[in-house]
Amino acid sequence: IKPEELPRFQAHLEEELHILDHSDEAITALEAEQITIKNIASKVNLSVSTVSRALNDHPDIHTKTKKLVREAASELGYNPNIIARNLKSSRSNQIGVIVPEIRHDFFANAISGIEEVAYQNGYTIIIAQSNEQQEREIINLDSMYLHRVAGIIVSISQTTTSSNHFKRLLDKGVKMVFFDRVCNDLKTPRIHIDDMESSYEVVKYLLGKGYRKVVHFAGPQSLDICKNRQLGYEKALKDLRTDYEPLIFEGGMHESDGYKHVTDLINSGISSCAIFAVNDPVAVGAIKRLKELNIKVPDQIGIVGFSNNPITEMISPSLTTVDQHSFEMGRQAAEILIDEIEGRNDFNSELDIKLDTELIIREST
Amino acid sequence: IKPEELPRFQAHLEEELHILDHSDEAITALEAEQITIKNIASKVNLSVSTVSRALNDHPDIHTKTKKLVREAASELGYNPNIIARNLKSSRSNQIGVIVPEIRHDFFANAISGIEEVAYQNGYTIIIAQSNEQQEREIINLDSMYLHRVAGIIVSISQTTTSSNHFKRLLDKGVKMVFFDRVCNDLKTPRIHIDDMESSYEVVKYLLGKGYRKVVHFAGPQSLDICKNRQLGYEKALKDLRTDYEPLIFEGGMHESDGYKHVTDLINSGISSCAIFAVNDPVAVGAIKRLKELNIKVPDQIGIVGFSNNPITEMISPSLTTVDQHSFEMGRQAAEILIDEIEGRNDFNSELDIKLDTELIIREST
DNA sequence: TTTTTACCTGCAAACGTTTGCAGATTCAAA
DNA sequence: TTTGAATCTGCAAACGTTTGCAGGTAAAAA
Repeated sequence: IKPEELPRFQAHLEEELHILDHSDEAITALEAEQITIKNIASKVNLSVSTVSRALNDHPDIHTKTKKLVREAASELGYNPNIIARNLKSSRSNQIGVIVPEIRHDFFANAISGIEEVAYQNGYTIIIAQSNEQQEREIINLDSMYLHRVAGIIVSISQTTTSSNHFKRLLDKGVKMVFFDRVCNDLKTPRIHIDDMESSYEVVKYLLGKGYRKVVHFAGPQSLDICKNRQLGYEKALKDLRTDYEPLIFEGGMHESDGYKHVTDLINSGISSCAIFAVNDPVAVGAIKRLKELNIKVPDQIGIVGFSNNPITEMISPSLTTVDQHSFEMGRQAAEILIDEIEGRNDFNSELDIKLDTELIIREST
Repeated sequence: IKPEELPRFQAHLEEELHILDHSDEAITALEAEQITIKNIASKVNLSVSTVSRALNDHPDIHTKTKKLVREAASELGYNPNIIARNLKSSRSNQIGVIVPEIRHDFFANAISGIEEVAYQNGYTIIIAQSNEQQEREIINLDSMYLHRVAGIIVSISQTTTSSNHFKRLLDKGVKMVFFDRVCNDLKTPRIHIDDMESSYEVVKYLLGKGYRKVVHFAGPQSLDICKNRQLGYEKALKDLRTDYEPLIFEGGMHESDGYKHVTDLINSGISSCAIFAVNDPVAVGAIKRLKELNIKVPDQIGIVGFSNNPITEMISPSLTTVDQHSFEMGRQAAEILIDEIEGRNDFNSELDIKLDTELIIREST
């Protein structure tokens, strides 16, 4: 049905539903009570076990029998009780996902990728957010364990200082994969970008572009990704430009931080340089302040962000940034986990995938 | 967390998490094999049922016995098998959420709100996206039904033309709440904004601001929200400005649509007006094109978006838009559903909540 | 003819809980 | 002493599946 046909369709919808109402009536009564394999068995005069095997396509069952059973099942409107099945097989087809905040564009995209792969493989995802708090991360983690998820994909919170809660579950045999914000002291597969390498490239690009001074707006050093971005920045400067000391403004990861850093930067007397911000919001905040101060971007001061948020190509000037392939990262994390769950091929818990990043050059440099 | 506010299940969870907390290493070896209530029973020389009741705080059990059992449980590192519990009680504590796309800022925020409330009430959310396809929506819906979720929160896809799949589950007694993109022909609680009223206000504001002509960049009419925004636009013009015919450009909901519409608009000879776009991306696309054409915003042409995406306050000129309180909408949807699930107070399936919107005035008008 | 093979089916025991029912104990009141 | 209530505990049956085992048939091989 095409969208333009919709109004007509909706006009008659009520009628249709009424008709359906009637035809459903007989079944509805039955379906109020859960239809089980037992009902099918008695309907076709077979034992429960035969019906179960027929439905599960067991080789021992005659094709004709299978067909008979399946027809009866669909006639009765049978739905297998997944909970019962899971209880019996003591495993579920749910994958737990724990992220700091769903609403971050990066995580929303990663989740999207995870869901995609999970869906294709017959898994369902259950999601929780830590809101950047270790305590909540622990509770979510344990709750997922209690729900007997098949595996867990996690990106750790900013305030997480210990890995005991992960270790505890790993010891119990829970499959786990980390992405983006990984946990280094655990033997478990991880997928992330090479932050150091990426920011090295950024600085290299900026120097190549002709900026003589490059300053860094860093994030909280408690986060590995921030620390590594800073290290990459420092290494690049050391390698490529020995005559300049690194200049670092450390702060949070929000717009307001970038805004504030620019004020400090200008007050310190620097009026021409390139800024490498730890992430996009910080860069956007910086641009805002630069505009207010009537400083020309990219001529006077160039700026680079990190993450390739949708904002970056919509602001003016559009922002040079680093794409992290968030969707793809989610996809691969899910694939790795599912491989692990299903004990597939050459799975290896030491797996440490570094996804390539992509420098996206726009107007701000 | 205040355990006393939580339903019974959550209370269990807390307890068991506590157990998890202080009992790791000694138990690890044992826990490779699942520890059951049976193990506890034999350890303390009580029957399985007594142990179960003790753990569930049944009034028939002596306080001393309870204490004994709990200590044994924690010593053994017992975790209740939620799957078994769910099978027995034939209900789960999972809430299903189906949205068109997780990565849309609006949905990501709404999900965040849902998760918040779910978490506080001891529920877990499981998420699926329809990718705007009815077929996938149906599959997800059925899958959630099979997983025996306690209830489902859904925002329907753009291509959904029938409501049979929802009706089918409702008839089976599945609790359901719609948000934002609701389904009108079903008797089920819904929460959304009053699109008509909101766009009426937008147009009224634009006329009051002095714009003599207001054009509308409309979305696909198959979506109620788009249709209603258009209706509000038309009604406002009719009520407030009889001398002008409405001028509508119909298209999709992406940046490219706004971009294209502006080209058409200018080609049609109009050089001064206000644009009311069906959503923010369309408005952003429009601004982009207007900038290219060197048309001054807001002096020559004013523009208003819809949704208050984060982009809107970061672009330049920042965009006047309508905030939909997405997080709050998610919160309330979850609250309604949980009320329904737990058969609380004055729940009413005819519930139709219209959340207030907020016109956020920025530089573009 | 007997044996082997392939194919087909059912019984009943799990999986880890919860819970109705009944039996047992204690203590106070009659 | 008996009665009744209050308190405590266990048996066993669910919940809806899956699956090892044993037993059955028919056709093919010996």
